[in-house]
Amino acid sequence: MALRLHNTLTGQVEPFVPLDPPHVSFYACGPTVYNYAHLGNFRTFLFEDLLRRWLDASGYQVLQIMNLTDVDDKTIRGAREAGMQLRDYVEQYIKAFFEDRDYLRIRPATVYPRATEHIPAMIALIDDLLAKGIAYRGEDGSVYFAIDRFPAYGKLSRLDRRELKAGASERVSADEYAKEDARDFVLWKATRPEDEEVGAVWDAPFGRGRPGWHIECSAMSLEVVRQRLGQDVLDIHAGGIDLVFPHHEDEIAQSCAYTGRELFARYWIHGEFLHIRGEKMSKRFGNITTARDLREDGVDAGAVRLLLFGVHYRQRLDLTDEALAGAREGSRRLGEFRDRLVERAGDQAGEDPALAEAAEAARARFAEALDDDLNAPRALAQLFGLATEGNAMMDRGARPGPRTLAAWRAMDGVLDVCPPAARRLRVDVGAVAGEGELDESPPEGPPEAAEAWALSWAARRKVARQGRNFAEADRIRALLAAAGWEVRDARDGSLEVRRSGR
RNA sequence: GGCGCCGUAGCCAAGUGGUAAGGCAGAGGUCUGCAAAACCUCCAUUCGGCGGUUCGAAUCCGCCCGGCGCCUCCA
Repeated sequence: MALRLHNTLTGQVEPFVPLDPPHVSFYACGPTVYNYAHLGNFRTFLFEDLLRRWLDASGYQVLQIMNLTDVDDKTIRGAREAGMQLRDYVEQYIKAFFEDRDYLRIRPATVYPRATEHIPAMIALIDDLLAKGIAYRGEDGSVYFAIDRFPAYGKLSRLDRRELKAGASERVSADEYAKEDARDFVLWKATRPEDEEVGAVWDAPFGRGRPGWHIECSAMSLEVVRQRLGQDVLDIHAGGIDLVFPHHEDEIAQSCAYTGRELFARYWIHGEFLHIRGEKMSKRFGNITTARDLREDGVDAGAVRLLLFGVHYRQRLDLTDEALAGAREGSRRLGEFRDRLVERAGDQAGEDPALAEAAEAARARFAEALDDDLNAPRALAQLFGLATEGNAMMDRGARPGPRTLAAWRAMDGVLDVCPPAARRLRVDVGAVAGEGELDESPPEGPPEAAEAWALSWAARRKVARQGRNFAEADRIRALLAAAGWEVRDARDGSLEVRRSGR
């Protein structure tokens, strides 16, 4: 059993073998911090999180690099419009990105290099390409990469020649008069007044300017893997499917021309897009949902993860309210099962062997699914399968123990699709309600006060039920529900109030 | 104009030659004062349509219909 991944470079699912096990270098194209990232962006970051967690779980030592594009056309335009310096402008979105990442429980990358902090590496790379004659200075003072001096160009995207859309060709050639060939791409952009305005300028031997987008990733990734692993080839390079061309194609051209290696990254992994109601989610279409939108709607990240992992990463996913509602319910059920396992778990001696075996069997199938090109939907089915099976066993009195819990955690530790544990309070069979006045709405202040309040009402409800005063019992259940506490009567006469963690 | 992807139950979705995983919703049942939670049972003889290849196809081939993406910034 070993990990197999789909490699865009070969178009095939192939065994994953890192260059220098157990080390794995894993570069993921990060956000351009000119705005809040939307759920489509996060679909990619979540699939990368899955890959990262599964590599970790498989015993690899992962150096995960995620860059922050903090200088490019969009960030400069945004800063200008906001009347801010580039540095200050991007800072707010970097902060927001990390908040969203934490909300979605995306494991932090090892390093987050910022483009503006690696300008010298970019300059050195461009200098080298100029010296090799692969790059040239255009009439406008910018530096371009000459595609026809790099024969392997187009290998990743399998575009032998770019067929320009009829009608678009005129515009393109008019815009790009400075280049020798319309397909050449920019490495270094000569300074314009608006760049000076926001502080997006650097001096280089080949002129004052700023880096092109593609060079940023090449320079940063190479610099980090060199420093940390002493290598100049990446094991994995991941990103959204849209980056295959031209971004990744251009990265390969620059990097390989620079290092002299045949490969820049050995495995290119690309995630499909998120659509919303049938269309691609894009800021341009105005149909975006951000992570913070969901958070404000009270959607737990577990449900979001469940929703996104319910579709294979190389398959398009259409987001609908109905799909989200389904994911929330599924996440709740898994969380319920997880809570039940944890609460009932005893020691090794008391553990039901059949339950433990079921859990371990599920875990084995889970691993098989993820090893098969990260088939998360199939992996997810194991969680649900175990929930059904395990609940049935526990209904019959089986007790979980360390083996069951370990298997469960191994699975949910990778997918992380459950809501947080519910806060639950138990009112025992013998408990008697306190007398006196009790407000019908929960008290302000510390959680302990709210809990004491809920417990008091729960105790009164218990007394009411024992006295077969069901109208009163139902009234109390309703007022607890209004305050976010759910009442559950157990068979033994005890009762439980729980505050949903969702 | 060129390249490519997808179409599986009400909804989401796995499955790429051996006879349809899983989830959500729904129906019935067990439990409950009633609920909730949980469990049990049911819920696609069929995989957009039509042909073809094959002992056998959701899976391969052809045509058609429908949806979407890329070729320009894009996760």
